[in-house]
Amino acid sequence: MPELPPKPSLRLRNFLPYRLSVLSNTVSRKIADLYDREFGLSIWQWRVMAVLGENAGITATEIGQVTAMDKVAVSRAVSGLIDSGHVARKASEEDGRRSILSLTSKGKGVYDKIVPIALGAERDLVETLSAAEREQLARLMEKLAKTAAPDRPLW
Amino acid sequence: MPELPPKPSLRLRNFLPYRLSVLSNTVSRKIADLYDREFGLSIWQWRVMAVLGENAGITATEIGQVTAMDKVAVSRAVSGLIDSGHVARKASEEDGRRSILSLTSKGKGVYDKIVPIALGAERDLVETLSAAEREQLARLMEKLAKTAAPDRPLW
DNA sequence: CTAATATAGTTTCATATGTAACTAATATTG
DNA sequence: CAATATTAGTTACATATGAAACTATATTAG
Repeated sequence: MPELPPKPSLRLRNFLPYRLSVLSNTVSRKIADLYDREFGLSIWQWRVMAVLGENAGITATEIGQVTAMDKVAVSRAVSGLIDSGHVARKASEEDGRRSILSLTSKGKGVYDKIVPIALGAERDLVETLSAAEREQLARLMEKLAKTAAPDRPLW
Repeated sequence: MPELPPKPSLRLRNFLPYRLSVLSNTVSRKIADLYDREFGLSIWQWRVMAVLGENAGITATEIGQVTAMDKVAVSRAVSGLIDSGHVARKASEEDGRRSILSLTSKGKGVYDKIVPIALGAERDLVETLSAAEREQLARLMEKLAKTAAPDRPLW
């Protein structure tokens, strides 16, 4: 007796976009709490600082490209960071529209404290994965990223 | 000459929480556009419908448990779905606080149309992965989920 | 050189979201 | 059974976010 073709079913818990979203939100929430509790920084502010910590003297637009944030989000994060004294802005000599951004010494201090914390949180998250599994995970996410955004690279 | 211990560095593009977040947002955005464009549904509304499509006569609280949504999000999604005629609500006999929710025939019609679209979008996303890679991905995400939320299961 | 166009970044406005407070019903305790 | 505590769900408020409009500067075209 031939089997009927199974009716296409969608079990949310097996649906990759759903699982990605829930997992990502859970992880992000935890990390955001960490940044916020310890240093009063939002995720967006932290992303900006992370980029400035490695590339001093960059502009807001460049930060947006590296962090996958749109210009409004960058603008808001930067203005908050300037208010809180973590970031300094100076006008560009060549182009009056741009601002050159960098960490203040307070910002550098926070950056140096937060990096190990962030890396520690990441380590906690992947600690049950072997080295091979971590590479595999990176490879698979890379493939998904290419498929999801074929034109521009996600990171 | 012994090497110095490398200064702990955080390259955003290699930082798992960041990559998860960007990938998930990219995927979610695409799918949300799909639901919205075709049927005027938000992601949250779609999640509620997806659950009701498989479990008729469930309550809002139960929906929240299955969809990883908090009760406010469920309440808002449901009220929108009732306004748009996709979902019906009737009072519970045993417990006056609860409502029993189910898809209307309009809701079922949309559900039947959207399921293949959603599954198609998922297929497009994973089409470059082999069957083994898909299983591996599920396994790795499972592990991450367990680590990120040891107490309550994410899905 | 002037007019039109494009770019960097900010501000505005409308909507989404999260937290806490609230309402109504049920369950528990003394 | 009265008083208290819990639970289901909604509402209100404050904040976050995204899209579009806006400002100021720079670039390009005629």
